[in-house]
Amino acid sequence: MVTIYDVAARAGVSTATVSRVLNGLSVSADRAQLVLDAARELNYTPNRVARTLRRQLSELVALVIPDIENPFFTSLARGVADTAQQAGYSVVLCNTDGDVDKERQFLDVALSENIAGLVLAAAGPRSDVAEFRDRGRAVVAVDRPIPDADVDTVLIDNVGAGRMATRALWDAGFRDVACITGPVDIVTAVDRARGWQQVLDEVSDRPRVPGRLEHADFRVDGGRACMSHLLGLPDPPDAVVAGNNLVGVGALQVLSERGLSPADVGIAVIGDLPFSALSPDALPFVSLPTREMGTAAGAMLLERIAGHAGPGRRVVIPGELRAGETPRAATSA
Amino acid sequence: MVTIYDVAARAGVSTATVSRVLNGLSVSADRAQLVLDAARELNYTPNRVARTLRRQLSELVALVIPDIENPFFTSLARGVADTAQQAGYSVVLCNTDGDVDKERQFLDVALSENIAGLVLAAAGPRSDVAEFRDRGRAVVAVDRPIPDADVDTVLIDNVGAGRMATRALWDAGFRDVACITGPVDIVTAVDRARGWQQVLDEVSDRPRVPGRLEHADFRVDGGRACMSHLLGLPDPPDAVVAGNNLVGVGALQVLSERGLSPADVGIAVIGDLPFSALSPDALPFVSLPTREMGTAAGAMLLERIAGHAGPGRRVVIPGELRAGETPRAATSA
DNA sequence: AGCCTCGCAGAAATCGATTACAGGCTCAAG
DNA sequence: CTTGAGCCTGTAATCGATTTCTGCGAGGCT
Repeated sequence: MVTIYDVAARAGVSTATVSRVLNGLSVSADRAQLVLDAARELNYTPNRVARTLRRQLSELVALVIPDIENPFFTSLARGVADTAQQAGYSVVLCNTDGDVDKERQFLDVALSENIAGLVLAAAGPRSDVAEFRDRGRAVVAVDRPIPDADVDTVLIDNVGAGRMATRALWDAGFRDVACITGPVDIVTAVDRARGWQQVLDEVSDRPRVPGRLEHADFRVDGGRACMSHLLGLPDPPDAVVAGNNLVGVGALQVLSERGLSPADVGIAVIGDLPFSALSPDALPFVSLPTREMGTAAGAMLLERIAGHAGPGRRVVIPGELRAGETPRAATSA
Repeated sequence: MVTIYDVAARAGVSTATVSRVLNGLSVSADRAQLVLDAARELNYTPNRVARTLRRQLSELVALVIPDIENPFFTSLARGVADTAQQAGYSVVLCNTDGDVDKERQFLDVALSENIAGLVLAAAGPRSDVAEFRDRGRAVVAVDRPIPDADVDTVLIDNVGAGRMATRALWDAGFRDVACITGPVDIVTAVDRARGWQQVLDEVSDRPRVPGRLEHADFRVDGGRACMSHLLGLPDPPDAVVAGNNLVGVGALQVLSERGLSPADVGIAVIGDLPFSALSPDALPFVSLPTREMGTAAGAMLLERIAGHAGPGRRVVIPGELRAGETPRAATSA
């Protein structure tokens, strides 16, 4: 392990001078050259642990997400990494698996590692980031707000996304549109369902069929279970809004297994299906700009690390409807 | 920030005693209790940076992968995290995006952060982990071997997987089976193509059609491009082996867009399609035990961290063929 | 009684960087 | 010629833990 002492000895200067050269503080040109030569010859790399201990701030940024196997969050991760790495920070990703205890652990570790910043997609409604703020650490909430924490927040317009998906199905002629959304304690799930409900309240002149709102977990199996249940009803709906990408996959799988297509039972998905094996215009979906959400969160985090004060800001990014030409006929070719 | 000095002061003992209590070294019962009480009252958490600096070893394990958006690698990550977290290590994930320079950066950071161990799915054939070994850091290669490095390695039986996929198509009656695999500098891609070639060499009594092997990148767009090219040929193949999951998705998308199904052009995929929106037996695929690969790698890493010496071990895990009842008829219902 | 061993606890060194402080030098102004 | 300002530079403190070393006191053995 080559340390700053080795470099100092080789260059014939003090460690203070070496440190100053490497950090761009004023040092006479001749000595600076000696130090740079010595550092290169010894292949010196500063020890980040020592630097972090002294500076009380590391060059790491943590991104904590609830489901690493969901393309929604990995795309988000790409966005955060894009901005943070450009600024010289290394992004480390932590997967909580939706478990608030695991999340608590990761947050403790991040705090104790003196990380420069935290981007958090909270596992539940009770995440506590007060200690980060107390110690002046930058925090940005992404996808899911953190209650009672005055932090920068980047969100999807989930109500709007729910509205778009529902509207697309209604406009395509479906009249009994169900909704499979996520757990009741996840705000995004509730908001998307609210958008669905709003549209139905607006367009429908007759009383709606009860029991059309299902809460799955936000995974493929959850979508499968609820879709099977809906299709097994004596009076099944003629269309379904899938509350997220994975629920959509589950719903489509059930459809496919029963030999049905999105022309028979309408499906609109809130979220993208990058690995669906379907042509992109096989069904309507609301594309969510996850990567942009990540870059926005990363940019705000960098501003905070750079010292931006002031109250928490809030950015809401709209989804975008992408629909096949004629959903009903999309797969009939 | 509450430090060990605060705890020591409150308990009326020295910092050495606090440290010993918290690390389970022998301390008299009465003092131990004083320390524990003080630590609890102050809500003390040891500073990991200081600990790492002194111990020269952190409690972090790094997992470096080339594509975080590929479910293959995220599933792998789950496996590694499962084992490592049980042993008290926090896993941080680093996405190189297949870029050897980014990989180099992450490895430098990991080294400089004194991480306890590294699980590496190499971005290219020239990754250098010599420094890790020199400093006694644990390293495990996963999915892709690291040339010239004597490290533990966990691999898929890629040749075997290529064979299974090809055999499945042949057995289903396809006689002109092409192969879309990954870049020539990725060993897994070459091995899978080799398995394809082996089977064709064994079964075919007539000369094969040339130009049936395509090298895509290992992404959806790569699969799309090559599939389009193959289908556009004057004499297109009647079936295709997709070299990985994403290439398979791309190929299936092209098929779907052209109004074709896996009954028209046979497709066998090496890898799983967790988000395909197709029923699991719509087409034959070779399921790859990625999560098990991760747990195996994690277990070996922990052994090395615990001090296991000896030469690099090699574990090869076979894939498993999953085929629909009758591939040709799978989507005709 | 005297000596040795053993266990426990505190003082201080240590990990490897950054940085406050102080000393020395140069140069310009008075 | 003297004094002060300004710029480098080195010494040493510092970040917060762990761990070596040293010393103290109790207990056992001869």
